[in-house]
Amino acid sequence: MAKAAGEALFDPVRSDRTFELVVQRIREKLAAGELRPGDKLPAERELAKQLDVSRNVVREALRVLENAGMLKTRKGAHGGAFIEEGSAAQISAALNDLVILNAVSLDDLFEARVMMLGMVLDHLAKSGKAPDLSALEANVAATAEAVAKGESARRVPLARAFYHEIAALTGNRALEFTIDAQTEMIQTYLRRRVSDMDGDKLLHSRRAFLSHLREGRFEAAKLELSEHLDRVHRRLWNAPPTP
Amino acid sequence: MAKAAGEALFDPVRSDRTFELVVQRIREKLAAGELRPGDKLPAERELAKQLDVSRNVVREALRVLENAGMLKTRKGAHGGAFIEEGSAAQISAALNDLVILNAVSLDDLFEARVMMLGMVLDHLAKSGKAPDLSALEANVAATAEAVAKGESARRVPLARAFYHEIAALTGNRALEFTIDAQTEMIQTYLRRRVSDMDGDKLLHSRRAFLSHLREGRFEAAKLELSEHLDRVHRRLWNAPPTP
DNA sequence: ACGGGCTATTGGTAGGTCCAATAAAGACCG
DNA sequence: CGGTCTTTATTGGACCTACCAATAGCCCGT
Repeated sequence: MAKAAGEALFDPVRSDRTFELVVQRIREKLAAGELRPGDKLPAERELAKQLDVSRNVVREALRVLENAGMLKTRKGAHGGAFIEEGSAAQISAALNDLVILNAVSLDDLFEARVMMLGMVLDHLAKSGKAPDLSALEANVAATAEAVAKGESARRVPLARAFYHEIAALTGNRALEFTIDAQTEMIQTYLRRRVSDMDGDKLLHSRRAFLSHLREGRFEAAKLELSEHLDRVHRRLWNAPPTP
Repeated sequence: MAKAAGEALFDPVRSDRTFELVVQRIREKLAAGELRPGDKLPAERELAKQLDVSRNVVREALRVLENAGMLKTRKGAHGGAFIEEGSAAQISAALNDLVILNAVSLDDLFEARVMMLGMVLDHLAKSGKAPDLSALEANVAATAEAVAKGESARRVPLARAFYHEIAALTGNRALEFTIDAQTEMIQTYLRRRVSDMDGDKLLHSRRAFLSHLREGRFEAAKLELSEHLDRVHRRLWNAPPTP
């Protein structure tokens, strides 16, 4: 079949830059399962020799993959480039850049997150099955302990985990990662303020939410959650972002 | 206040690698609005001189920013590194990597997208306002034309735009970008098959969806959309991914 | 007025040097 | 024998110089 109008008849002989070809090669190995998380890539010098490119090219390729969260490098003997597991950090970094470029506002991000968490609850309501709340229960218990002991620093990761566990109730990893990314992103802008919040008020909200879930009152849970997040949102408004 | 137990008393004097410091500097300029989309960074050699680092370090920093979608570089005279606008490409690349790393499945991604599109319609229903459907109308009209003329290649970007416009109905850019990313991601795996689909069946679904929206039947629209996507999903199943 | 080649600028690649970190092996001492 | 210190090989990080390749704009000749 002939090419559609507007498309070039000839593709460039060499469009990609060398380091992009190297990135592609390594991505292929990953996609094919030849490289698995934890594995170590050959040393930079060795890789350069094998691929017959300069070490510089290899380094730029590794930098790209590292930035994409697929690698981490360690210096020293027995150091090297090691394959990482996937994490939400990649998406949250992308979201962060969109905020930096003024392509999306923090308000939109916040609203989107509330909507998606509500969506998770709707999904649970529709599925009919009683969700496994043990992880959330444990999280709230740990939060209660942190509040009681005044360990405000511990509350930040616990808050992140709380929303993570809500997303995890769907069993959909794509949603997990997306919501995690939003949470991570917003927490970086709230950082210190999270732990400033009144611990008792927080716990009250968490427990009300949980009891709604236990009893299958998904709409009430949704309302409790969105009201809590609204309160947090107002705190964000008072504190201009500090990236 | 004293540091919590387990935290180091002194931070390392220099923890970050040089190119990361350069990345940080440029990000700061972007966040501060000193660099705006379309602007050109100094030449690599010049930037290296100003920052007092080697050109190599500058290149690695530019590579990271380029990979994050914030820059594009052009060769030749009056070439250089130019600030880009934000796009969903950054998020879809992250999603793609998560699929490559087997952290999320295509099925999950597909389901998440259906859920989010449904969420958009729920949101519209709740808002009470009649959405502006002109963009969607135009899109379906263009699709009809492409189908009539047999220009199957044109249908792929039109399909992407269709879902984009649905997301845009919320006016929430974070949702737009997230849903765009999912669409882009899934289209890369479906690529050729999209245009194989029966054009008349596609148009019928699109028009039914639109008429539901026009009349405010959001639940019916949601059902029509999810059924259409289910059909597409089944096509995906028959075609193993080719990344 | 127009087409074609020249040239300065700029990114891309190469391949070398040196430095810093680090884990493992070996030397040393109690 | 056991623990500690030192050495050493390996590896990533930074730097440098040189050269190649693309390209926009200028200049020249027709």
